[in-house]
Amino acid sequence: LTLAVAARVRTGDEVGNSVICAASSAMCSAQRLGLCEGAKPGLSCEEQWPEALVASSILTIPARRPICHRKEWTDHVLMVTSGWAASSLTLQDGRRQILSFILPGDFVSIASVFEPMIGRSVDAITDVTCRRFRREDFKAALIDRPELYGKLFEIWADENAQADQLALDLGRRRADERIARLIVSLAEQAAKRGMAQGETIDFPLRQRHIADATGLTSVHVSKVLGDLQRKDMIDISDRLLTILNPTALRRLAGWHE
Amino acid sequence: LTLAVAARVRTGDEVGNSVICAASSAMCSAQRLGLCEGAKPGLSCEEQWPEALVASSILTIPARRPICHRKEWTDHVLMVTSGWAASSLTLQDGRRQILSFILPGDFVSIASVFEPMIGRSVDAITDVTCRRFRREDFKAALIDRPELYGKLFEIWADENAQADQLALDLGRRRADERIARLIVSLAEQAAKRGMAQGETIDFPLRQRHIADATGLTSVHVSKVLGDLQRKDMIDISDRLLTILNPTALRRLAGWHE
DNA sequence: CGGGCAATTGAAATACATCAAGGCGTGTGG
DNA sequence: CCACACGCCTTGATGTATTTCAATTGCCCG
Repeated sequence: LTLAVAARVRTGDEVGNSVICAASSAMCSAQRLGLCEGAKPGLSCEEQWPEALVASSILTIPARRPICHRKEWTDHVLMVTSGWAASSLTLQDGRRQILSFILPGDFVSIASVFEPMIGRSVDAITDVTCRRFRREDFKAALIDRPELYGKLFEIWADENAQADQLALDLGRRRADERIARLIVSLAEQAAKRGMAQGETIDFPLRQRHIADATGLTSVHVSKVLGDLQRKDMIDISDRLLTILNPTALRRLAGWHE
Repeated sequence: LTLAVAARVRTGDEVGNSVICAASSAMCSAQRLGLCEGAKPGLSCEEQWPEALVASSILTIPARRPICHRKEWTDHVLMVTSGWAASSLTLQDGRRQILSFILPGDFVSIASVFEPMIGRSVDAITDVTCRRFRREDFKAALIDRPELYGKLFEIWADENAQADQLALDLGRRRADERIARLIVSLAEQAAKRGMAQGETIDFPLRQRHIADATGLTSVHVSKVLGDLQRKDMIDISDRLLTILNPTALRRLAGWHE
């Protein structure tokens, strides 16, 4: 065991000078598992991983390319270190549902720590870089440090809770509510990773992504988004999202936190 | 360790003379974990659990009553031994989304093995009986028999796969497709538990349950169900569901298995 | 017998999809 | 550098799936 883990994953390094590994109630997976840069010893990231994981390789995927396919088997566990990706399922006729967006510090699939098949397709939205761990190394590391099982479990439980909310959204909320929720949720995720500047975040999503995530068509997304902008709740321009009226947006989203 | 585990959970005992613990590729949770009746030694149910679990208590919940609430904390793990239940989330204004139906042999929440809060509300549809294990006992049993971790994991992974499919259904399929899928899926689950008699199963769901599971209104469910019956694809009467044309129904459901 | 839940049916309203056209930015090849 | 194609966004007109509303029936249970 060494401290060579430092500089492993630098969450939010797209934005620069972000708070890394600040003690937060709900951080990204990398932070939770102590996989991120040990820039501030004494906080949650001082944990040490075995040499085997340090030796893991780096992967680069250009925008709009698949990272992995639904039925693909792999011996590796991927963690995104920069860029955005989308995890989705698709029907034969092309109808697609995005199940989650993957931001820096997230596992491409938490399930792949245990299972060789992830069951979803994952596509790069922007250019993406990943760190690739061999699953066996990862598992061995877990056996060495069983307290991490609990943390991995927490991450997974959170993902499940989000999946439940997604079903509730898709089954029972109107288009404007769904879109408001997606925006609020993405803004929060970005903020947790230090990727936010006030109420503004980098926003690489096309309206097609929003449509596929909310179960709508991109035409309808355009109309709803136009409404929200005309009501001065949000602004999207130059691939930048700003929440102008957080209170109203959260009310529409039914956000209670 | 003793064999006192026998007669613990008898899946499908509503239907009588069912195949119990037959070797099947995808069984209920009870069977997978060796928690069901050891009627056929040599098959998958000869596994033995610690005395502590045998001493677990029985719970009875009448139809239409809550089994547990979303934010409730509990020290117990529940497994349904008879009756049907529904696991759901509800908005303030009453809109409700059922996330899954729980049949005999299912855990009320697999997450409750590790976490005190399950995050969903669960309600009895029919009269329900549960076996109640203390979580600490359950965990202790897992530590004794670590191979069960893998099985528990499998069960959980299956649940996640179903959650993903639910999102795809709610976001991207039409009403008739959703309803067809629900019916096919319930019929398969019932068959796996030996609760089917040919293409007929006990079917205690009200149209309101189908509506809440598919993200529709019960009025619309009535119309679609009427169509399916007029087309001789299914028949529902006397709380009994019969699939008259499995091929057509599966085609509509986009079932590929 | 009465009351309430469940199911059915039809008419009207609405939320969202589909279709179609035009503009705007971006990369690309001549 | 320009012409051009292409993807992305917008907007309006039209179509449709699903909801809402309302009235009626049957049924179970007290």
